[in-house]
Amino acid sequence: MTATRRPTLADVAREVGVSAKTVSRVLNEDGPSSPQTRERVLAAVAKLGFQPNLMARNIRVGGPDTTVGLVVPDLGNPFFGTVAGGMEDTMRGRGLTLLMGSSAEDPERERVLTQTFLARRVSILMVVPAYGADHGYLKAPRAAGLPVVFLDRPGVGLSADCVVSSNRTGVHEGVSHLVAQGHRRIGFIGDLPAKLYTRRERLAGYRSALEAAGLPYDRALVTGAHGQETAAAATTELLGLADPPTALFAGNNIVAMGVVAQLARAARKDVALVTFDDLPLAEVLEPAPTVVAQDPAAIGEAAARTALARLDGDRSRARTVTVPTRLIVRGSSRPPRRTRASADADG
Amino acid sequence: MTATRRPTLADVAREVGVSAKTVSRVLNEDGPSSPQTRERVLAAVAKLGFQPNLMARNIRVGGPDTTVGLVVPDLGNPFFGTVAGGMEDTMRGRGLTLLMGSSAEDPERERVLTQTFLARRVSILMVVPAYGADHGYLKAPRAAGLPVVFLDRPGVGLSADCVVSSNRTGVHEGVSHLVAQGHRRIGFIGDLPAKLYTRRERLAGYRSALEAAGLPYDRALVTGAHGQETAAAATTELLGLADPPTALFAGNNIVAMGVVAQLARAARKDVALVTFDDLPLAEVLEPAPTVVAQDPAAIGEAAARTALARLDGDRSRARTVTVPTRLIVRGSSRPPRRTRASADADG
DNA sequence: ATGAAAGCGCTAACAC
DNA sequence: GTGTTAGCGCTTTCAT
Repeated sequence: MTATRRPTLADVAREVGVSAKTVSRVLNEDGPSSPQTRERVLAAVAKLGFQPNLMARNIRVGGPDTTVGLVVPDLGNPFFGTVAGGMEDTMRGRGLTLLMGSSAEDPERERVLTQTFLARRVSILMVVPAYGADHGYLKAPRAAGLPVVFLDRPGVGLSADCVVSSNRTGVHEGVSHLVAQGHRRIGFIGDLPAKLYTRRERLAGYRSALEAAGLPYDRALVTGAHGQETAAAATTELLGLADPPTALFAGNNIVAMGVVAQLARAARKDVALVTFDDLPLAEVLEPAPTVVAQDPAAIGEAAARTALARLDGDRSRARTVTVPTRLIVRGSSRPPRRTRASADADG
Repeated sequence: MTATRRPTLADVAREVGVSAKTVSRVLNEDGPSSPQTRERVLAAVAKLGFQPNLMARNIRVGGPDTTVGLVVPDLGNPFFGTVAGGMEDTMRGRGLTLLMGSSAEDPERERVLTQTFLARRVSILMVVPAYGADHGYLKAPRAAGLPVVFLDRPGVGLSADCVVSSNRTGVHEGVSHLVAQGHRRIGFIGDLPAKLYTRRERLAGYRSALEAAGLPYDRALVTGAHGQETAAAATTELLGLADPPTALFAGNNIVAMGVVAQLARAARKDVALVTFDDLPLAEVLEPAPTVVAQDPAAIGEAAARTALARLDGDRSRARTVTVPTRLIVRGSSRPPRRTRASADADG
C-alpha cells in the first residue's frame, strides 16, 4: 500500500483541463462558472477524493482560522464539558471548530496551550484561567482584534470579556435558605487555593448572608478543600469542633461529593447541607442535597455569543456576563435538631 | 485602539536587518547562527511579539498539521471527557493539540466534522462512531497514511484500529456475580438502538453468563433505554412483569442513573443491581451499586499509543485493543429475597 | 554563517 | 466564463 499523495487543486485542474482558479471558483461558489465545467470539476473532485487544504486557504485569505481555542483546567470534569457543548452548539452555525486542551490548572501549561492556539491563528480564544496565571501576554493579540473571553473566572492582567456564574448571590441564597431553616452555625468548605476567584466570591456570598441574618462570622467554620478526599477530611474536621456546625455549605461539585460521601460514611443525616453545583443522582441521595445549581451550557452559550459579537465588530468595552444560578431545594437542608449547643445558644 | 497587523517573519527580519531565513533558522534551531544574530533576533521577536504562523509553516513543510481530530457523541458526558484527557496526556509529549467536536450521535454531523478535520490535515483522526454512520469515505485518507482510530465502538465500512472496553467479558462477569448470589431472573436494560455495538456486545455477555449458569434466556427480561427517563420507565416495566426479575443489569452509565433513580423512588431496595460503568458517589448510594467499571483514561491512552505507533511507521494490519473492565462489588448485588416466584422456581 | 530564489496550496486582482 | 499573475508566511535548496 503506497502512501498516495493527497491531491491538490492543481491536480483537479489538470484532470479536468481547466485552470486552478476555475476549480477554486466552483468549489467556493465564487465567480460564475458554466454548468458543464461545474459538473466536470465536481466529478473530478469526487474521483480524486480531493479535499481542499484549509490551512492553505486561510493563509492566503489572511483572516484568522475558523477555529476557537478553548482552555479548561480538566477535560474530565463534566462542568467544563457541558460548557464546551453549549459553546459548540452556538458556534456551529458559523462554521467554527473547537480546539480544546487542558491546562491541568497549571499556569505554565495554560500558557503553552494558549500560545499554540495563537500560533494557529484561532478566531476566538476562550480560557478558564488557571490559578496564578497572568494573561498580560494576550494584550497584543487582543489589541490586534482577537476576541478573548474568560470563563468561570476573570483573567488576570488583561481586561477582557468574562462569563461567570452568579457566585455571590447564589451562595447568599443558599446560605440564607439554611438560616431560614433555623441554622445558626453553618460551616463553609470552599475550593482551594483560598484566593481563587470562585472561592472568594462564594465566601463573600456566605458572609453577606450571615450578615443579613445578623449572625456572627466565625473563622473556625470556614475551610477549604481540593478534591474529594480533602473535602471529606474537612467535613470531619468541622464536625469535630467543640461547637460544631449544624449545617454545611460545599463550595463546588467536587467538594460537594466529598462532603456527601463523608456525611454518609459518618451516618450524619442530621447535618444539613447545601452545595454549589448540582450533583448527578442528587434526588436519589439520602438526604437529597439542596443545591445552588449552575448552568454550564448557558455559560458556554453566553461566551460564544459574546465572542461572536466581537467578531462581528462589537468594539464596546469589556463586559462581564453573569449567568444566574438556581436554588434547588431538596431534603438535605432540613432544620437543625436541638442539640445542647444550639439549645445553649438559643438560651 | 487600531487593530495592529500581526508581525510576520519578514517584519522581524527587517527589524534586525537580516534575511527571513536567518530568523527562521534561529527560531527553529535549524542551521548555524552566530550568537550575536541569535541574540538580536530573539530580542526583536520579543519586542514585536512575533508569533510564527503554524499554518504557513505546515503548508510549506507539507506534512500534516500537529493536531489530532477527535469526534465524540457528547462533550458533556464525562466518559468521553476522561477519554480525551487520557489521550491528551499521552499526546502532549509529541506536541499534538486536540481538535474536538461533538457529533451529537448524528452520522451527518459526524461526517461534516470529520471532513473539516481532514481539511485541516490533522495528524491523527479519532472517532467514536455515531450509530448508523458509515466510514467508507475515510479509506482514501487512511490509505494516504492518516492514522484512524475508532473508540468505544468499531467503525463501519473501514478496517481501522479500534479501542474498546471488554464489554462482553465485563458483563459476563457482572451477571455471573448476580447468578452466584442466587439470582435466577435477571433483567437487562441495554442502551439503544438495539443494534448499537456496545448494546450487542454487552447483551452477548449477558447471554453467555446465563448460558454458563444453565439459566434460560427470557426475552421478556431484556429491554433498552436511551436517557435517564426511559431507563426509569424500563425499570418500572420489568419490575411489573408477572414473573419479575430479582436483579437488574444496567447497560451504561446513563441507563444506570435512571435505574438507580427509579429503584430509589419505588423504594425497591430488594432488587439487586449491577451497572456497566461506575457512577459518581456510587459508594454513598443505598444500596451502593456493584459495577463493571470501564477505564476511560486508559482507553484514551491506548488509542493515543496506537495512533502514535502508526505515525511512527507501524504498517501492520488494523488491530483492536481491548481495555479491561473491572468488577467492583458493592452492596447492591445482594442475594434475592425468597419470593413466591423464586420459591416456585426453586421447587 | 548568511542570503536569494523558488515554491507549498490556495485565492485576490486583474486581465481577456 | 475563464486564465494569468502575484502573493499569503513560511521553509527548502542552493549559493556565497
